Amino acid sequence: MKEQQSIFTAISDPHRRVILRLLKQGELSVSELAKHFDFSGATLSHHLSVLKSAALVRVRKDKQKRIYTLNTSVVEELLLVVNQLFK
Amino acid sequence: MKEQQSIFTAISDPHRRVILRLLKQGELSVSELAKHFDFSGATLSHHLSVLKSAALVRVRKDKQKRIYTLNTSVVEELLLVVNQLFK
DNA sequence: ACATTATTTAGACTACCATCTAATTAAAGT
DNA sequence: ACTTTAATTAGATGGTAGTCTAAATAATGT
Repeated sequence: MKEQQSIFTAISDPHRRVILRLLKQGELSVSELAKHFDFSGATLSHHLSVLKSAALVRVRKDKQKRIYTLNTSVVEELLLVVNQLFK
Repeated sequence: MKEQQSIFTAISDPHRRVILRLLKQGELSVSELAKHFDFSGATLSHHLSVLKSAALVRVRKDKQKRIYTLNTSVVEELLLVVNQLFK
């Protein structure tokens, strides 16, 4: 898997890890996610695009909103990779 | 654990992950590690200091050499944190 | 003492990253 | 049509990270 680096880059930022934890509890729109952060919507959009590039999250449209969800299969893959890093 | 960020930063670099995988197989001196990489000794020293700051590795002296080893307790901690990120 | 080997530290450079504001796209409601 | 809401994209900026060469530190051997 050649995009391994993109996953490690994605989880290296603390704000993105918070996003992942929030999505772990259920899907959220961008504006719902925004309530949890101080930075601008543009920055949030940037973080989401990094997570999307790593395929850690998926997005779908619902009217004007874009709903983000955890991509559990890639998450499982990450857990495997990290475990194999050491075990 | 307040140094969680330093651990994620440490494993975000691919060269440092190679170092960790090498040390997983047994302790190594800096010059032994150097054989596996193209970059300068100064750069290797920098990577080792990042890993050391995150407490992922430990170092001891043996004559002129410095022997690096995996710090398995912090490694276990990392595995736990990553797992809790998603599960 | 001096030279050699092993490693780190200092300082510089480039590239990338997180962030911002402003502009843009897109869908919905009036 | 126009306005509002939702989100992304463009472009700029400051800071940090990875890398290098050169210099410094430290231990060994001659």
